Amino acid sequence: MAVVRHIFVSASGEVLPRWREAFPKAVGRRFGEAVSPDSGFVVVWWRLPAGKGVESIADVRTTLAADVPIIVLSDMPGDDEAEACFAAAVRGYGNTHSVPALLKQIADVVAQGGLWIGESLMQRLLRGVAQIPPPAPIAQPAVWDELLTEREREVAQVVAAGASNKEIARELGITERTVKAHVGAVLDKLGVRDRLQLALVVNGHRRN
Amino acid sequence: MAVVRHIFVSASGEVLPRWREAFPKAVGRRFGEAVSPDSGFVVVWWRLPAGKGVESIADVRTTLAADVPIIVLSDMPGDDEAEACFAAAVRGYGNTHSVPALLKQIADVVAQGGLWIGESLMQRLLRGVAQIPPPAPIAQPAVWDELLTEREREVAQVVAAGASNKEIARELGITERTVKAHVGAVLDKLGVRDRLQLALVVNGHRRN
DNA sequence: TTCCTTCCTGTACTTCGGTACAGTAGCCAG
DNA sequence: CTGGCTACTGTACCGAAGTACAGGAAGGAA
Repeated sequence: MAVVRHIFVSASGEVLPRWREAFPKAVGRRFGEAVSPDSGFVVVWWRLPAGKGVESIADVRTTLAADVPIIVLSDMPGDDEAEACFAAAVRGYGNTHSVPALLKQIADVVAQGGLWIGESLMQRLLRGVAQIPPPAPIAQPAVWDELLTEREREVAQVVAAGASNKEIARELGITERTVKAHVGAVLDKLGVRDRLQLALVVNGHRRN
Repeated sequence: MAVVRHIFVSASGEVLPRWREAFPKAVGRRFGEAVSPDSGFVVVWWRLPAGKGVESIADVRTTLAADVPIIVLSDMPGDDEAEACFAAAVRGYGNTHSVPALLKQIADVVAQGGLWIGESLMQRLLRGVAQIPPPAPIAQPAVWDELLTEREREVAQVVAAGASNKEIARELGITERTVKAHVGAVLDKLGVRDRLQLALVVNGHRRN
């Protein structure tokens, strides 16, 4: 696999800590700044603020060589927006605050010619109508499991089985406060917003 | 990256030389033979003869764990067929006689959660040209939906996919208040206490 | 016509979940 | 020894979820 260079384009031009963690040599650019890579295989990451349209992505698409993939990181992911991004020849669409391991995964998939697209959007495209809500983030077992500490994993699994914080506390012999701390850490690490989506991630990849 | 096991399913059960070259330890299976993997992360490759439908893929999909991706290799690739495959939750679609390097690439992308989908099909989907019927049901027939009205069923499914009340309201074009009403009715009828447990029931992780 | 079911909606309230501020303590690597 | 990580915990707050009171409208069966 050739070395891949990562360019993060955003309003501020900064490289968020998570992005930097995933790609230590990532470069930041502001909207409007030249993004043309001078050499090597490049992946352009486009940060999309909430509520912003995707017209600018289509614009920058025309300024880049066809072999430079664009991955959009959205502050507020949604299927409508994702669909518009893919229509603008984007190769991947994710959450601005995704964990570094997931960012790397997305980059790897896209660098190899694959698409990173939420299941719900795929279903929606196949049906031609919007029937399914915003996607639960896709995380493979090898990822979500490995991202967590033993305790966090334990809590995640009990959550995914349907337990409330109070029930988890009782079951694990800790306070509800600690449960919340672990749940919060798990949500953060996996880049999901609430326990329901956490359960989707955990249960989607477990044998029964 | 964890070790990935490759199972090639075809009429003859053989592993073609190119497949063997890409994945030396690949295993062959005949259609109808048990494909259930006993351990490890598995990718199922399904050889699709020319002219054959994809019904069998949807069938085998229901027998496999959700985390076992299916990649279809077609003797005569085409967008119509590809689309039907993706509607059956296939993760990758390629040519039976692809070169080993490409096979490895596809496997890598899919194993990491990406999609391997042709550019022309993607564009076609985005243009809404698709004419095929809704995807084959993946979830097994459930008891829960028989207890609900059509609208309640719809809301339940959207909840089970991870949506918040606000998102559901937007999606279905009703108020959040109405969403709550339906969710409440669904919880009552199914005898579950909250949306998380509802999701477990709807998604098949718990009987009801 | 009446009754029932379904869908839609408002007001009001409580509880739970999630987040942000903070802390202690133990363990381990540098 | 220091710093980082993990597990545990408190206080405080806000928003989402869930529940209970209520209502109206439409459609269909008796």
